[in-house]
Amino acid sequence: MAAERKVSSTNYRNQSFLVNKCSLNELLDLVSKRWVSEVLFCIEEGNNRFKSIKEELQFISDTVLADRLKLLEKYDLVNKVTFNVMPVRVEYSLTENGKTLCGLLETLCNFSDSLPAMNN
Amino acid sequence: MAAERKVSSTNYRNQSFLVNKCSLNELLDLVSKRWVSEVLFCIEEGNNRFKSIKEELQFISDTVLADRLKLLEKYDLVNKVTFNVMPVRVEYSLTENGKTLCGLLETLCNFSDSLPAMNN
DNA sequence: TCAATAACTAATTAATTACTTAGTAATGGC
DNA sequence: GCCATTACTAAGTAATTAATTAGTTATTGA
Repeated sequence: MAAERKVSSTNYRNQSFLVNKCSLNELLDLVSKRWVSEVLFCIEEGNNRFKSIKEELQFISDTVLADRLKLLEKYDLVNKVTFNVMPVRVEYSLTENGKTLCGLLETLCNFSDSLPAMNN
Repeated sequence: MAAERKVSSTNYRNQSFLVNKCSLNELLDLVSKRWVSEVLFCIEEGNNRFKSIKEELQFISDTVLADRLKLLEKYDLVNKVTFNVMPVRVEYSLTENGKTLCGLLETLCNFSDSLPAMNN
């Protein structure tokens, strides 16, 4: 299991300060975690199984993918449906919030594409 | 000085993979660094001096603020003008790109405010 | 001459995040 | 009975990011 955050650190205090100041900081913290935006786009494109997302994203590990899906579910951006068959079948899809976020991220993406200083 | 990134790590390889796949990942990496979005908003609101940004953001350290301003300048989001007086006078302002980004971040912020799972 | 000032940089340490390896459940097919 | 399968979890290590401490420049005011 992941180590607990150390709540007495200034690192933690600063992050809390920022999140309290503006929820954008919490959202940015989430979507900028490695692979998160790509997992979202992957599901948007119809990859609704753990395995197909994993194949699509080539280098992502089981551990990280599981963690990111759980986070996205927690924030109500992704829905998870488990079927009681063997081997287990689980399907992921975007919630309404997830779809909205994808749209916003696409706008951001167009902006970053237009920035000469990005990606060179 | 900051330690060099270890280019032989899978950590590095994965980040490169993501940045190559989509420049959004590079932008997210930048704006999600701690304090970056707040520094941007701070300048947008007219705090154009190192010191006034620092006071506004209460817990930010000199080191981090200097680093963030340098990054924002590098990506052409912030302009820096130095006056040759003593003590040194430096003024920061948003570039056109910086203003556009602020607008996009505000939209994202409204979204995160609307998400029940954020901030509680 | 000594402290204060603005806007930093360098080096070190602390904290966090990402990755690796190994292992789980329950069932079908060989 | 043994292996394969899907979708995971747990524990440990590597890598990265953030914070801390100390110091810099050049000048003014006390």
